[in-house]
Amino acid sequence: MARPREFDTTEALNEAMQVFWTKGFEATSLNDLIGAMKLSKSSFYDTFGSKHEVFLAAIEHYKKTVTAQVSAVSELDAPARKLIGSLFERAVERMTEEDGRRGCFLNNCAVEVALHDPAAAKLIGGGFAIMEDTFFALVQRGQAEGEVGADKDPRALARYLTSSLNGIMVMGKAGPGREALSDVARIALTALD
Amino acid sequence: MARPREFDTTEALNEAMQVFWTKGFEATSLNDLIGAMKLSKSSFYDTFGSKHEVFLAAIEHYKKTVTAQVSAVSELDAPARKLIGSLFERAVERMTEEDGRRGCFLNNCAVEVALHDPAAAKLIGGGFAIMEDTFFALVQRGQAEGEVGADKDPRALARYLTSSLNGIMVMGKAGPGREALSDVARIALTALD
DNA sequence: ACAGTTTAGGACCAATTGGTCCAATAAAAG
DNA sequence: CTTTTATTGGACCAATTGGTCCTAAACTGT
Repeated sequence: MARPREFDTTEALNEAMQVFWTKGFEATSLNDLIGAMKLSKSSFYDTFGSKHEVFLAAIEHYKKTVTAQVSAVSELDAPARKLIGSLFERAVERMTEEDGRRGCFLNNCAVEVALHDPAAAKLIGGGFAIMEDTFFALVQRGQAEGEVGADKDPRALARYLTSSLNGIMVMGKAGPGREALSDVARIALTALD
Repeated sequence: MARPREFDTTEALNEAMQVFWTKGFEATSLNDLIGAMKLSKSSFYDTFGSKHEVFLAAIEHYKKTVTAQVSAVSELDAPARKLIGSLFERAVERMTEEDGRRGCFLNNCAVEVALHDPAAAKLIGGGFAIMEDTFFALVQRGQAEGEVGADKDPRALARYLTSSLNGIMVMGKAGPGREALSDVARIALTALD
């Protein structure tokens, strides 16, 4: 029965991430995981050690994924301010799609486990830092381009944008209309003026 | 061994809420609950029916609690804008205290269960609506008092404030410095100008 | 003193939890 | 063709899960 497939560790990790993302850490069982990752229980423990280790690895994986996506966006040849706006727009849109209400994985993890899982908390903090740095770079570019108030503290603005984005995704969980979330995003962006 | 104590249902509910608040729904076990609520398993099921029902009741209880607290604040004899500011300040402060990092119970519930638990989602949505309405009233008062831009849409502002407060509490979970959260709060409030 | 009502304790339940271990098997390497 | 190396399914584990149920005991009203 053993058919040694060349199997992709990071693909399995991606699958694990998806499950954790939609169900949360506690609600995800071993069977959920090995089902999604398409490996046997034995291989699971051989390769990854424990549920918790996979969880941490999934967080890391998410960070890589999002970092790649976001840095792709932030290097687009468009005014930084517009890029920031489109990041918010996309968040609003995803939170109003039926299957997008999972929100942000980091976000979910922060809320569910950060308080009791120091190792995870550290990774999550790092993830937020990446978001913050991305916004920081965009804000500075925006200031250079004259579309973001030059008098503002870019670090503080970056923190603010990170927090605002998180806020939208949390609110979105309760399923308000797209209109409500759009209101929030629109006002949030006025802080850049 | 049974010593029929006149026991306070809402007090027990409060205790249950505390546990759910700090551990989350999934991570809270029956034993955790009956321990905190100080009643036996049999009484637990007699009185409350199931873990899930207690959970829903705990959310309701939280709404009542917070509604009371917040409406107390919002009826203080101070400029509305100042009251809004103090609500944010308090959130920042609590998220930087060691034992306050539980954040907002509604918030936590929204993230952990809203996607899979429609009954809870409804209650949570109602909770957010209460927050929104509170801010709505304060914003209108602020506009009447001339400290909040009269040109702004008060409903949109109320939504925005709700979302921002949530954002702060989620970010706070990862344990950034008080400074970072203060930055966020300060900038968030400039939307009122 | 007695009956009725609450409450508690704890036995019991099937299902599931995360986790270990091993024999079987299929591919790769020689 | 044989040995080595991966990988597997599944038996097995103790502990815990949410939940039911019955008996005993303590209080309350009469």
